[in-house]
Amino acid sequence: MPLLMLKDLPRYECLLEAAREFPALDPSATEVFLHLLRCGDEAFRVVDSHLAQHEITQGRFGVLMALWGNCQRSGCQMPLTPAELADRTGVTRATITGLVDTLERADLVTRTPHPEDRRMMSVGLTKRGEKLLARIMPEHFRRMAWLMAPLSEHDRRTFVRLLTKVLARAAEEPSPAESGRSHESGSVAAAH
Amino acid sequence: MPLLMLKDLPRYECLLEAAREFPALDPSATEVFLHLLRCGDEAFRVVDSHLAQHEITQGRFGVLMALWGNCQRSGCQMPLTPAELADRTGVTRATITGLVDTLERADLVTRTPHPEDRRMMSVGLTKRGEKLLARIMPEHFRRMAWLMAPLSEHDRRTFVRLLTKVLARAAEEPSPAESGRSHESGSVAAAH
DNA sequence: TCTTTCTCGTTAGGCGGCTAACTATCTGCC
DNA sequence: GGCAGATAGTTAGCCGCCTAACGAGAAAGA
Repeated sequence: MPLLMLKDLPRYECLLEAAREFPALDPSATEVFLHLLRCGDEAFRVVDSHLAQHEITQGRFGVLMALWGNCQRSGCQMPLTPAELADRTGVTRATITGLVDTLERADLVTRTPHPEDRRMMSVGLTKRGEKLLARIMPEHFRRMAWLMAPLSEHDRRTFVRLLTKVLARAAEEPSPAESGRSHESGSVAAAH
Repeated sequence: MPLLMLKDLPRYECLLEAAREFPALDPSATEVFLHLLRCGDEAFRVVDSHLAQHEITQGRFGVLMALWGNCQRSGCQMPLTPAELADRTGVTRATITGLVDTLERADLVTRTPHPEDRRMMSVGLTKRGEKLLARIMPEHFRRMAWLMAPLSEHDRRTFVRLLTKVLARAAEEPSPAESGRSHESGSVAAAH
């Protein structure tokens, strides 16, 4: 999931210099932003490289985890519909169709018609899917723990607090900073 | 760039409970990890939704920024080769080919043969590309500043320090936690 | 009852990332 | 000089994600 953000994070002096040209540039905010995106990307890579060893992508893993999490809660196998999976994993229903196709082909999930509503399908973990998850998860968690090992418990609480602040801000407005927007147009498409 | 990480971050009690079943699960580490990925994703979305208004993707923006950054430093138009662009933006050369194709079609960059080495190409910003960047960047920076506004300067320094710690850890090993890995196999492909 | 409207899952098509393989060119060694 | 190997950019093909549109089925209002 390469982000294509500037690979080498710019030094703070460069930001200060650029801020002279662009008054809108807040150096410390930009610095946090770039570090955040880059760090998220690296963290992703750490677990994704492991999942890839099992030929599992992030999308497939999300579906398996959603089914497993659901199974755990209710204590028994409780299948989900594709729409529920889409809701829990945060991708579109169209994407779920593709993911479930792949997982079904690999015999990790089953797709059966829903007994009550003939529009719906019912997606459930197979034994094979459960066993794969059980094999993946210990190392999966181990990698998260390994990555965060340099942080003390106090660091972690602070970190979560800061991340939560930013998350709340991001959720604050559907599209932030409508304020002062006066220039649209000028797009790729505009160059006939 | 939806990550397909569990959309609703699990509550801490759930992590504690899951930790009983999986000894490898470090609750506070997992909590930080999930918040980090989710927050990076949201931050990405905040700026990406703006770039999309100009029909610019993250990939295209990275290429434009790399060319602009290079131009700024040397004070004049200094084109780059696709390989240099790939290096600076962190995607493969193959991807650069596609991105430059699109940008060239939109008259935002030019692609000319390199004068010295006939294997190489020379990619430079057009006037139109420069103008588009000049139009995008103020709002781009404004969004970063807006997102980070809830954080004090002290918060920001702490935030960058924590992110840097994790970044350093991620860079520490090409593939972390080789320790205790004994189970490969068991993959999608294995289910013929 | 029957029509409208909504929801479900799927399909089609696009895009941007990847790897692997290819052609063209340059470089270094005999 | 001439050939082996490295390097540059492109191509082909895969995959996961998206949006838009569709047909089947359910739900609600006349």
